[in-house]
Amino acid sequence: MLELSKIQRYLSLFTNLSLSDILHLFTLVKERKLKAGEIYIHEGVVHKKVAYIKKGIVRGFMMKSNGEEATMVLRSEDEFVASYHSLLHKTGSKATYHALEDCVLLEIEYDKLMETIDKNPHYHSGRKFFLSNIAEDLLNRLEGFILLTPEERYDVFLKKNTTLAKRVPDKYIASYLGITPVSLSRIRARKSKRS
Amino acid sequence: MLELSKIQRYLSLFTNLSLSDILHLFTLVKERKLKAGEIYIHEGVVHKKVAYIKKGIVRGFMMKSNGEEATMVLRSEDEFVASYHSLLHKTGSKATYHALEDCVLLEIEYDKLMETIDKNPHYHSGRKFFLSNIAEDLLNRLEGFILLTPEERYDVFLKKNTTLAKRVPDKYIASYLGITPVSLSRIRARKSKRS
DNA sequence: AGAGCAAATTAACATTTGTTAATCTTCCAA
DNA sequence: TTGGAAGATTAACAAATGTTAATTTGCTCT
Repeated sequence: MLELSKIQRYLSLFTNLSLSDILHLFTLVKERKLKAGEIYIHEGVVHKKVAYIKKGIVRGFMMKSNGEEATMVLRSEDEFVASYHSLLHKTGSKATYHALEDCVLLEIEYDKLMETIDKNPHYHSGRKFFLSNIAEDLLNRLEGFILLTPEERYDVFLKKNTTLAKRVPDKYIASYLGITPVSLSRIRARKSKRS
Repeated sequence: MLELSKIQRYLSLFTNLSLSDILHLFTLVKERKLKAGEIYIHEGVVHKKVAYIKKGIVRGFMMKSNGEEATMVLRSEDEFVASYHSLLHKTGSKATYHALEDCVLLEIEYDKLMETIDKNPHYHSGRKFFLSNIAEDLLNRLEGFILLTPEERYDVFLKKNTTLAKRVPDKYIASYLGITPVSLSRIRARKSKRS
């Protein structure tokens, strides 16, 4: 029922996991399906789970003071989603996460996962896995804002997310890049005029 | 010689540390002094250490494609500094860290610290401390870029860093906020005209 | 096929930012 | 005390962004 192939690729990052180790982890995992548009994590709710995306796209967004949405997170197949706020300061999520397409997720309780990791030396190297992943993602994003122009940020996004770019509405990509949909449209116009 | 007061406040975050636990950690710590302007971490170097700032200001910056510097990190008294890149992907630091003022740091090898934590159950709750701190900082910064205008970002910076703002040259603050020094100067002019 | 809706593009204008360069401050050192 | 140098401000112009609104495109659902 669960496909091991791609997930095992991730688990291999935990180095030296035996098949029984992996299977034990799987007993903690629950599958969850979302319909397109359905909300996955509500704002304000503490959601201490990590989910592997088997299928679909999940988007996390926050509210700006002017009432507009700002896309915080975009995740798709074979990536992990989690509420950054819940995992870090254990407060309610400041963002709302919802499915942009029909989704199939494999969820695991973060605390249970950490307990399991602590008990089994084989897992130890994977302890920092999720936190590191989050921090790396955030660092890359931040570097983009400090080092690059909006247009360059868009270029980088396209290169890193060829698939996503075609499946996610531009308006979401715009706020992910920190600009308005109108501005993104003009950037695209400029780029196509140049080529 | 080492002042325990402020540092203990941090260590208390590791919950339930006995004095002997704390003292053991202190045997791993080495003091390091930097003169104003001196480079602390060179670009490209793997620097897997965490430093507590007893005195002074440390600034981390990266190079933009146009050759200009972009301030990545600003840290001062009673905060921790570390090379984000070194700690996360164990590659050389993409940033250069240098002292903006004469500094006194308390350094500890990150790997040794983690070993110690692993061996002693008392420390376990502090295992995520640094990674969480880094991730939280990055998350806050990123939210600023996605949710706020440059001017709002400056306001937030002033409120959170009253001391730093007076000690750090504006040009460094500007690039920390993702704008040019000229633009920051105009923002300040607008603000004072309004009040 | 066609109506209807959301998304994307385009237009027009105000605002802001970037860029370059000149001017003014400040502060340290000779 | 007085240069000198670095930082900050101001000016002037080009370019990009935000904002609002109209138009067009594309897609879904009946």
